[in-house]
Amino acid sequence: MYLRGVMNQQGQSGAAIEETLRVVGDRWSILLVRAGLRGIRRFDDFCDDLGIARPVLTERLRRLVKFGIFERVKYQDKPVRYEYRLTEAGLALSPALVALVRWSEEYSQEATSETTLVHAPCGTELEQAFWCRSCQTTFGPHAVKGVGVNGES
Amino acid sequence: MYLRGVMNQQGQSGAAIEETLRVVGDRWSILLVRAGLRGIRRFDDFCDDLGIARPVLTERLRRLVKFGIFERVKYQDKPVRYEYRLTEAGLALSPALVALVRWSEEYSQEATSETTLVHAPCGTELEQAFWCRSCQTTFGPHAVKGVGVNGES
DNA sequence: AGACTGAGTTCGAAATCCGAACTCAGTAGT
DNA sequence: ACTACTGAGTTCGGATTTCGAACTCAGTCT
Repeated sequence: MYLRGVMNQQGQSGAAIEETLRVVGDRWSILLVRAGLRGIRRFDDFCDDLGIARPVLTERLRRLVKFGIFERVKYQDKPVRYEYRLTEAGLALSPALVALVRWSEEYSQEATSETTLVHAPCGTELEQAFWCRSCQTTFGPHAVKGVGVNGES
Repeated sequence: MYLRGVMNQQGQSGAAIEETLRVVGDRWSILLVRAGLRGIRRFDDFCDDLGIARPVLTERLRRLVKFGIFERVKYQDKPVRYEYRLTEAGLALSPALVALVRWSEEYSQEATSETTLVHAPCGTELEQAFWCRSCQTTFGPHAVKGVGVNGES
């Protein structure tokens, strides 16, 4: 039992994550963030890269802009053109993205992927951990096993 | 530039995460995992807790079972009844879930949530970090800023 | 003039989502 | 024996989303 939390629904912290999932909880949003991290910024490039339908991309980007994950920036005047850049908040989604990539690598049925995430300075595969700054310790995801907030075995 | 990775599309690691998002990338799946972590196991309880429509819940659980995130376990014979339990793989999604909760707490517009995630032994708010086992160091999400795999500023 | 670029919009068909009501096996109460 | 209840679904029709393909519109290039 290492974690206390991931609280219950109504009112508590549930509200926040539910709203969040209403924003990024679809097949494309996270992928758009990933594309953003890879440097993609233009409408057509998102389109080609992800194979997302144009009307859907339009709607999705609008929503992500509205929620402060991307920003729409004019990058040219003559024919007015806009591109989409990740904001601070958007970049801050990367831990979630990384967690998902890691999970995919480990548990996803298909696609034996080479190691894609490493600690650049030394080249070793990175791990994700929880960190307690007062104890100065890390504790792995596996310790999460016992979660179960409300009196649960 | 701390991360090398989150590779590009087709073929590489992209395939895996795309498949993953096709499974858990919807408004409900992550919420179902969260409910699972909180100890919820029965159909009706998922239903009440999340307010998800029954037919959707049926379909979603079936899919999550198919992809090894939940397992369907008979817990009673007389009237045959099944419940849904998180598998190892399902539990392994918690880092992603935690990352999303953290993000919600920090960036989501609504709901000022109290601290919900703490390191149980000491009670301090936990942080999520990347960990390099050979360097024996943690490096924060913020360092991820520089990602951008393919020649990007 | 004609072709091209980039960021969208418009279209109708197909797939998903929803809530409310129903099913079906067995149990509990009177 | 009749009724009510439980739990895990299924069935229904209507509303919302998604899709690909084709179109728009401003400006540029040749």
